This record gives sequence, structure tokens and C-alpha cells, in this order.
Amino acid sequence: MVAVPNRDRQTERREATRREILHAAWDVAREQGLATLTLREIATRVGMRPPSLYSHFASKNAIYDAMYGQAWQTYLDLIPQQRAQLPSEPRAALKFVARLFFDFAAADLARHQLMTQRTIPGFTPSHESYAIAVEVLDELHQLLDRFGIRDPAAPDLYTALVGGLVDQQWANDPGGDRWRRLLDRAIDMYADEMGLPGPRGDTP
Amino acid sequence: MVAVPNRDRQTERREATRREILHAAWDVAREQGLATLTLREIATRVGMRPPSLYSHFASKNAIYDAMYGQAWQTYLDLIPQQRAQLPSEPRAALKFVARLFFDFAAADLARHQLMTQRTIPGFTPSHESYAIAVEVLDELHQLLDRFGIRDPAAPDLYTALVGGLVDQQWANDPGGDRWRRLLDRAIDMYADEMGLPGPRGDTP
DNA sequence: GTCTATACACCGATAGAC
DNA sequence: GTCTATCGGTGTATAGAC
Repeated sequence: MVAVPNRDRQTERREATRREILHAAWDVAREQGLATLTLREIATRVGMRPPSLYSHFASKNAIYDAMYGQAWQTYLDLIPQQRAQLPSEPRAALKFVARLFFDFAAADLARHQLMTQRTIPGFTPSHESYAIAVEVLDELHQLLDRFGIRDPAAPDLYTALVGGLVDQQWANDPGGDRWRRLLDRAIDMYADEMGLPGPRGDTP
Repeated sequence: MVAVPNRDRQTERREATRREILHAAWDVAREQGLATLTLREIATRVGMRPPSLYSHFASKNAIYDAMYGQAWQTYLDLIPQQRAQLPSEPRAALKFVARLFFDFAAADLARHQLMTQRTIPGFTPSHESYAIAVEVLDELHQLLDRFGIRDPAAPDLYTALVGGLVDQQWANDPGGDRWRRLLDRAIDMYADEMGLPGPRGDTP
């Protein structure tokens, strides 16, 4: 019986090629900007001709969509290890989580734009990919809930605050830390608003 | 002596054409997305052939740059009339100013992206255009100073907070008001952090 | 200042051979 | 699954006539 192992090996090979293509796509997006991404350039980097990409992705937007899902999945995968390191003190925990997201978003402009902005005209994530982003948001809701923050406005205000710091960092001081330095202060301000107990102060 | 009047009429005509081109460019950007802007489409709308645009703008980026400057200038022009309507109570004043910026930014995605995000790979505003944005920021600094808010972090935290609400609004509820409704609450939170006196509460 | 003509490169996508 | 060939179109930008 070799049918099953063969099929497995083939699907694995297929997924490896998909990953390779996406990896090249990320390289291009980082180097030349998300909006300048082209099938030609991706194909060149993986040693293919452009039409061959259509054996793995139905369209250019399908590549964007896979990248979108991959980006949110990468962040989602950080959460278990984040949970293991989470400080018990609520404010310290919120700061830890905020810093994790900030650094993730500040590390890669193309990724950040794809995840949270409408940079690519006409691109909308598929339900499948969007569901991963929703999972991440769900984790945030649970975290806030665990700390007794049940204000209905709390998650939206949190995402606006942390996302706003990231966006300002990218727009006005890329590569620097002018807004990153305000992160702990911003979280303390937020924690005060939400009635979270505990002392103010920067993380060590 | 007709030399001077003629020259004036000619430069006026020239500027009118420039305005017409930019107006068409804004239409295209709004309808099809900022990144999809093409000289072809702009030219068609003003009834020209694409190469004719080069009599008025040195390049496509020069058009982006003029749009950038125009957008910030439009906002700057709102400030005198905003100042006339400014509530005397500090918190109400901050809310009023924040709402003005929010609504301006939420009214036009392409404009917002050009003003505050790095949507167009390779585009950087000229010093002249950027100076207008700096003028707007200067007005914010003066406003905060007038209310006794002299914390060095105050302006950066303010732009992150208000900008963050705008970005979330565009990313997750375009055309809605899910984050707009949090504006007064966010400003109260900010005012508390900055030690601004006065009562909390939504604007009427 | 606007036009035609054109350069020169690029794009996403499809058809069909192998 | 990858290729070649090709479609029909896009793009910015320049030269030179009028």
C-alpha cells in the first residue's frame, strides 16, 4: 500500500511550494512595498515562470489573502507562549501584551499594512483568513475579561490606542521608538479609565 | 501697458488648469483607491492626453505631492473658523477639535491615507508640502499649551489616540460610527491623564 | 500648451504543449 | 505542474510637430 503515503508526500510537497511562494512574496513586499508586489517578481525569486504560480494560487488577490491569513496566524501562534510569560499583575500583563503586539506590528510595515490597513485597492480578506484575525481579537476580549474589564467599549478603545501608537510610529518615526516609549504610559492611562487596580509605572 | 495684466491672466489660467487636474486626481483616488491612480485616467477626466499633464506636473509623484499639500492646506484652512467656534471649557474644546479632525479624516479614505499613511511606495512629501502638515501640528501644540497641557508626551499621545480611532474606524467599520462614538470618552481619558480640570461627559 | 507618435517596460491572466 | 507563447491591456515618460 503506497497510495496513501504517496498522496501525503505529494500534498506535503505541494504545501511546501506554496510556502516557498509566499515566502518570496513577503520578501518582495518588504523590499519594494506591499502595493508594488507583482507575480513576475515572485516567480523570478522562486525560479518559476509567472504563469506557473497559477497552479498554486488562483489569482494575485489569492496570494494577498494567503499572506493576510499567514500574518494573523503567525501572531496567533505567539499567544500560547505569551500566556506562559504573562505577568500576574494586571497592568504589567496589559503592558506586556501591548508591547508584544506593538513590536510585531513595528517589525514589518508591509505585514502591518496588510493586516490592519486598506492599502491594496480591491483586496478584502476571505472569510477563512478573516476568521484568524477574529480569533486574535477574541483572545484580547478574554484577556480583558479575565482582568475584570467588562466595559463594552474596552476592546475597541484598546485596539484604537495600541494601533494608533503603531501607526504614528510608522508614519512619523519609522525604525525609531518615539511612540513605543509612550506605550506603558498609554496603558496606564487606559487602565485608569477602566478602573483597573494596581500601581502605575513602566515595565522594568 | 498690458504686459503685467496678461502675465497675471496667464498664470491664473495655469493655476486653474492645475487645480482642475488635481480635482480629477482626487476623484480617481476616491473612486478607485489611492494606489491605483494613473495619469491616463486623470488625463481622460480633464479631457487631455496623458503627456499633456507633464506641462503642469513634472511627474506622477509631483501630483501626489500637490495632493498631499492640498489636503493638509484644506485642513489648515478650517482652523480659523474652528477657533471661532471653540468652546471655552477645555475638555469641550479638546473634544470639539478631535471631532473636527476625526470627521475630516473619516470623510475620505484616499485623502486620509495620503496624509497619514505610507500607502504609496516611494512617495515622500516635499519639504514645502510637509511644512503645511507641520503647521497643523503646531496649532495642536499651541492649543494644548493654552490649556496648560505642557507634558512633553502630550502631543504625541494625542495624535496616536485620535489617529488610532480614525484608523480603526476605516479598517473595521468604514462608513459607520463604532469608533467615532468613543471619541468623547477617549478625550476624557486623555484629559484625566493630562490633569486637565473640568467635568467629564459627552458633548451635546 | 497641447497634440501625435512612440518608446520601453510592465501587468495579470489564459491556452495549450509537454 | 511547469513550460512557452501570447493576449490585451497597463504604466510613466520623452521627442517633436503644431
